Amino acid sequence: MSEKTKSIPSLVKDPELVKVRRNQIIQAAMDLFVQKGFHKTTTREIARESGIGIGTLYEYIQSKEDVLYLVCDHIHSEVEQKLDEEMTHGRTGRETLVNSIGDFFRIMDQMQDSVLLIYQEMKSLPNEMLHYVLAKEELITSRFERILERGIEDGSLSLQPGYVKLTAHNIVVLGEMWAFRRWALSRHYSLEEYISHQTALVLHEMKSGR
Amino acid sequence: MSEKTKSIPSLVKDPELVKVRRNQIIQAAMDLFVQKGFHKTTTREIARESGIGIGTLYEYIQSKEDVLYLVCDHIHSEVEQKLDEEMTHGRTGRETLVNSIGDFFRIMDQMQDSVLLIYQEMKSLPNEMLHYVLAKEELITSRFERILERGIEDGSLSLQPGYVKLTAHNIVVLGEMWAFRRWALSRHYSLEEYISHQTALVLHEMKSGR
Amino acid sequence: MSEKTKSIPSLVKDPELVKVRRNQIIQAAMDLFVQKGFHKTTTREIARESGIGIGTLYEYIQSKEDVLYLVCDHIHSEVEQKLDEEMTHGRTGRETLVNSIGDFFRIMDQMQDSVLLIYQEMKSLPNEMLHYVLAKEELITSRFERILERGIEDGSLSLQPGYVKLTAHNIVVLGEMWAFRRWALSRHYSLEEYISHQTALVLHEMKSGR
Amino acid sequence: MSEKTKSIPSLVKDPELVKVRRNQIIQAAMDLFVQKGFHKTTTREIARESGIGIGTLYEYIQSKEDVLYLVCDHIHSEVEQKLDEEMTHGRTGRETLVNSIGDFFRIMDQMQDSVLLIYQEMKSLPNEMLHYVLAKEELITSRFERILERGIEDGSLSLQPGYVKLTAHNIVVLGEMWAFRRWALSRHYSLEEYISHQTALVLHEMKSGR
DNA sequence: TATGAATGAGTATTCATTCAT
DNA sequence: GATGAATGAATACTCATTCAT
Repeated sequence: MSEKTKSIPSLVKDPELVKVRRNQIIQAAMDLFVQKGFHKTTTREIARESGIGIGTLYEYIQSKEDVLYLVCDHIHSEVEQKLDEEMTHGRTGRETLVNSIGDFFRIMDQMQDSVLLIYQEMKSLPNEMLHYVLAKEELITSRFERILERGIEDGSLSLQPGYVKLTAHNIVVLGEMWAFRRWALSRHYSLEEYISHQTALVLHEMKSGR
Repeated sequence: MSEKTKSIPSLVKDPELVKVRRNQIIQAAMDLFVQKGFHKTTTREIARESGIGIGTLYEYIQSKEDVLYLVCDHIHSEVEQKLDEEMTHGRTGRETLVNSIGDFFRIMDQMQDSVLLIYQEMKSLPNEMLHYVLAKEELITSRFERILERGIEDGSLSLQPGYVKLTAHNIVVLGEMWAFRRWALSRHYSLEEYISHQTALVLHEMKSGR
Repeated sequence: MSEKTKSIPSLVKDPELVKVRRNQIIQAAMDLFVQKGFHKTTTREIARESGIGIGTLYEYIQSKEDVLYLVCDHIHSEVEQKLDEEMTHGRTGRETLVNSIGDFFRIMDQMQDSVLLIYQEMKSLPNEMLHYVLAKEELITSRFERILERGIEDGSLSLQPGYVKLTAHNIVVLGEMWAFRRWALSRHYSLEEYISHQTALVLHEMKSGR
Repeated sequence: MSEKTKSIPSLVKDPELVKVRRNQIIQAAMDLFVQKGFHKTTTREIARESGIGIGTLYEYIQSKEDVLYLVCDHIHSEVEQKLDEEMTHGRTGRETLVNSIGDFFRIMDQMQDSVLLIYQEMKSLPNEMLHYVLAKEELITSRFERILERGIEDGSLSLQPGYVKLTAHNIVVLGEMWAFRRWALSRHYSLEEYISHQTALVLHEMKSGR
């Protein structure tokens, strides 16, 4: 499902074991990064929370930034996996879009901490890793582009082709907005209200068939 | 213009001098935070770039977080000041809204570094300071709320009162989006294209009988 | 050939295998110590370069210092072995001395890296091991003592018995000097020039037969 | 007297203070390096023994290698200073040489720990610093070159010009040999015996018509 | 006998903050 | 008010050694 992922070198050779231990590390680090942020989390804390020694931690990564990358990559994979599981197809592109927006927003609601984490800590990644993470972000946007294009093709959505990309970005950002403006929004709107209103907003400009 | 601002204690008593020195500090710190991020900037660097000694720096602040707060507060003030200067009133609420969206988005374009800075470093603020910063953020949103309300009153905008707040947040987030998704958007759209399309998006749902 | 050698305990019982594996270890470690020095070489590197696992390495030694000792001991053995092979006897003690100095200096030339290694890393040996290594160093010196004594006996060299030891040390140090002052000497003198001049120096004070 | 010295950057601006503190550091580090070697000495030990905090230490140096360089440079300066003070001129070049060899060897005797230190730890210096240290070593050798040349000029020493350099190196190495072979030599010879014998050795090959 | 995953004590270095001048 | 030398707690990362398989 994932396009390309930077592989982080490990001193340990058994790939099964690497997968297991790295999952421990990712879970521990994600919790800590959410609570205290990347810079205020120490490698020792990550090790302790992972249930391994600090030396062992460094058998599976090469630097603290590697952990951040692993976490970001995991979050994107989780988003994509959830989208794969839940993204329900409708008969028309328009129906698919409506369903997908709801699905995506609900995922953003579940994963709000992770979304915030990526927004706030991404810039701490070394340049090469940053590119991989941004590429994954764009991958998610492009899912909506494809849905929009399908709707244009089947006539259920009317949108100038030049604005497909922008509309897709709008959908993604409005979804992420629920995560990073929650402090203001959730006082006034429920998730479902939010979804239905924002869906309407997006559809308004694509009135088709009238 | 600013509602409430946490006052940061200074050992220096002369308020004029405090203002002057703190401006030096804010300019230096803003540059550095944009370049390297809050955590990777040292207080020594801030002092040097401010043209004062490290000891002197601590005559005007109490902690490194104070500097971050000062910077965030300054950014919000700058946004507000620019909005005050440029926000052009139209005859109707609708006209005012259209003008304001353009003005705001252009400000976001000029201040993209600052916008990113706030998004990425805000969480490093101590809790109390964070509240002040979020309050200022809401202050900006509420400007759009007021404009929307005026449009509803004068009949130029048709929007359910319950969705004024959400629409105002949408406007602000779509503006900020130009800053933090610039890596993807500016490859495909010019600022003015972006403004006109997003303005249309927002207006679509508020079609009034004119 | 060697007088006394500290035996390093091994968990592996088969003495043939111990000899084989330790040779692998010595060759790898010698290369690494020459390149990077004892302290900057890791046991993992030694194992990798030896073609064995890190666990296996510790079946054949007990500590990193053991490896250093093994290397130092090997170097001395190599010097002695080469001396045995090449040290050509002349008819008189004097002739033997001249031949031997040339042989020894040529060996020092071949083994300059090893000579430097011993000079620079010897002090990292635990006390007991250091004594063994110094004893081996003295063993080499004593070869020249014996030659000198033979020369005195047969009348071909005139030297006060009390200064035999000092002269032998002089010969050895002048040989080693070619290795550790090479950065300065080789710019001005060839090996053979060096040998003939230093031989002359040593012989001058032992003009015999008058 | 000293030719060129690499200047090590310091965060502290007052040059008098830098000199004072660095002397504390050099004395402490020299003791520790002699006792335990460079690699087994920690920066914290250097700080403690210098009577300053670890943070303060790093106000005066940039890395542990800087301390090693400072120490090596200090040792060479001390050698040169002592030579300046004690090197007694005779009426002829030959007399000056005899005096100088004695002076130099006595200095080597006093400074044996330092001499060993340089021989054993020099290779831990970063490349650029190593060059400076080797240049200083050569500076000492060149003192003897100059004396030898004077003796040749005034006819008190007979030596082919091409071998001046080698003879100078011989003198220096025979002096240093008293330091690094002390374990073997001092059991059999007193310092003054050593001096007079080695002086004789050197002079033998330069018998002039008187 | 061979292996390599696990370990944690140990290391150089940084940096926010203080305080005497 | 201004300065910058002094400080030490904190941190990322290393590496010799062990031990279960």
